[in-house]
Amino acid sequence: MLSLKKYLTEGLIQFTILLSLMGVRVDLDSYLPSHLPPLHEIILGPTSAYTQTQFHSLRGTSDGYGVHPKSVDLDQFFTSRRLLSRMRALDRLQVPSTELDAWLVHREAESSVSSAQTGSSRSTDSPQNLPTSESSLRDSLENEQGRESEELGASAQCENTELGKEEIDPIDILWLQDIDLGAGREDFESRHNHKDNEDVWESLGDSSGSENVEHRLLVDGETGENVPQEGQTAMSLAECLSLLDDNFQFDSSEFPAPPPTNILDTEPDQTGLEQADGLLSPFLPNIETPLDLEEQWQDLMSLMDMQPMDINSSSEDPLYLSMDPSLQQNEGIHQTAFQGCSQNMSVYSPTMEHFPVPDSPLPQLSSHNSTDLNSTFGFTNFSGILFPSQQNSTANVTATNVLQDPLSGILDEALLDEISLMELALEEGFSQIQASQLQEELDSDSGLSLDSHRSPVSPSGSETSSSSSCSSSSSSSFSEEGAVGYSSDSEMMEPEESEESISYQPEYSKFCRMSSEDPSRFQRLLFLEHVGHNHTYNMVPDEPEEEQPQPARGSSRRPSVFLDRQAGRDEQRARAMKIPFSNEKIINLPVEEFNELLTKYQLTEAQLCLVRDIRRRGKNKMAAQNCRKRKLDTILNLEQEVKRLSRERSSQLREKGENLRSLQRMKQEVESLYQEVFSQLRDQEGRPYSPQRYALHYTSNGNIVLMPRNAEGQQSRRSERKDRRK
DNA sequence: TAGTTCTGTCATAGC
DNA sequence: AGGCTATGACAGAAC
Repeated sequence: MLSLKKYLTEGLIQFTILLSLMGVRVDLDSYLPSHLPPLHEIILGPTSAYTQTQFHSLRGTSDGYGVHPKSVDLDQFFTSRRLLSRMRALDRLQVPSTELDAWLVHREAESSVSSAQTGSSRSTDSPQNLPTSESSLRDSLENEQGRESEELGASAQCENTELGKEEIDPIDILWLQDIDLGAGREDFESRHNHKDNEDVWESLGDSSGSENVEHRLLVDGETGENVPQEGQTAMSLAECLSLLDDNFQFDSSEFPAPPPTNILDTEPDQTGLEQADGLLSPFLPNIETPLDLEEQWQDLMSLMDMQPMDINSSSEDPLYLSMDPSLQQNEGIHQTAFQGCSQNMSVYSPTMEHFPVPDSPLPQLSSHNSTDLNSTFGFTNFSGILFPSQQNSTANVTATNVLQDPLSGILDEALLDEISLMELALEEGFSQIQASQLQEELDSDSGLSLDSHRSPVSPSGSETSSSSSCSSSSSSSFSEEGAVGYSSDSEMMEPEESEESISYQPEYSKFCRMSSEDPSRFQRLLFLEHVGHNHTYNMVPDEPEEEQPQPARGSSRRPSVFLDRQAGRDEQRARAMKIPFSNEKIINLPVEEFNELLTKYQLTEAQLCLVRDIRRRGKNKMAAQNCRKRKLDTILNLEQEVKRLSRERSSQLREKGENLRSLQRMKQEVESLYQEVFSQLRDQEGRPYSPQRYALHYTSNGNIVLMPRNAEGQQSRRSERKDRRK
């Protein structure tokens, strides 16, 4: 067996990998003698994990969704995600094309599953285009255990269009991040379940950590012919060889590493998916009707909400499709689109230094006298754009230093405002925390305003409704409507009262445990705060409460011990005093009915006192519980309000930054205009005015006058005096 | 064993 | 004025 294994691993497997890179799957088991076990069992043993599974079956395990925060698997998960992101980034850096590749990622799970992989819009990477870091990725890929399959499956949305690829890939990343956060999982699933019937490939893998775990397959970009097809048989090696010769020129040096102890087959009929996932090759005749595949593709395109590109729908040869030069020609378009996309994505990038000056071919020149601000805010020197010819003028260099004086007169107010704003910004740490705030805002803005998610049932409202229902309910119905929050020991009850009490205990239990009993449940409520609070403190549950598993404390204390303890004292007292009715009635009956009840029985003074005490304590107990819950809600509301205000503050800070930029831009424009006007002024002899001696000034009537600087100083002093007199 | 949390109870104010 | 609710404060039990 070992010799056979060695033989296979050094020969057939390597070749199989090559085939798999082309999208050809070979069932090596069919070439083994019938008496031998399946190939994967030969190599990996009967417990190999090469069982195909559906993506959603991995949910909660391999994708980290269900990984416990303290689980050691989490490190692996994040590492895998990081490596996967690198891998995908590397992939995107490749020359894009319109073809579909399938990433075959081995999944080695305890449940003996192997992942399937979906097609994705990737460059038609020949093996030499594989990232050089592939070897570094292999380990992570092997450890991904199919997680990559699911993640990579996200990118399958953007098949066959580069625009879609470049747009959707980040979206997928965000989706995956959302999933990391435990949100939107169903959305993610549904998002990808639309293509359950496509691009599912049996994975190749090597549990021994060897190479070539990552494979790329040429997949029909139009019809997605790598859809698993039922009943499809393995391709013969000879056919594969012929196809290899016909279509590809493989450089064996591009696969220098020895083939891993790899295996490509899965055990048939282990899962339902396997049954539907037969061997498939894009080279094989399409078993499904082209119409079906085209429908699938169109469905996919409609799901992607993209305009189908130039697709040769009549092509049945995926290889032909993948090499369709018409599709290749789209690369330029896609690259252009990608550039536009990338520009759009940097709308508020801190590195954005270009104001929307359209198509300005002028070089960016250093700004004069505002470089500090520019460096602070990353502003563009618009004067350089507006007056590039003057930037390098020596005269202007000297002039600008002087010309700031008149400008300061013009811009004093604005400058002061700006400085004050800058100071404010610095005091508030604006420049430092802006990014984090914006990030937070971006994160939080994805949802709705938490402030608006208050429960429609206010605490006071619930209280009112509760009390009104209490007071208005009849004695026969109080236990159903308003008598929430109290139960009593039923040991001494009369049969009907015992039933009443027993039926009431779950309500009491729910009431008492509604939000404050179990911290973990409460945390979940916090997490789902935006969904809505449960303010129905006194509301009877609509349906009988099932026996919910209580965490440690609740399970140990409730219902028996806790209820005994809670209901014990007054119940015992009532029992001792032979009170002939239940404590629920004592507590929850309206006053009139309660008094009527008292008149029915001849009670002693001590009994009457005890009954009134029980009623008082019982009501107070409920009131205390409501009060505490209300207090808790108040705290939660305040917390949400704080968050909302924080977001609002971030938004205002951002707006302030934008205003600062606008102000700076206008200031620079004014500077440039000033220079232009001043430089064009000539005296009577046709000579330019010296900026050291003259300056432009605005007058009160809106005119601009040229004034000598000494006169300017005198005028400014005069104005100062006037201001003082005022 | 000390600290924390939860719950019941009391006192009191207000409606 | 009595009843009810809300709430701060306290104590006991459980963890």
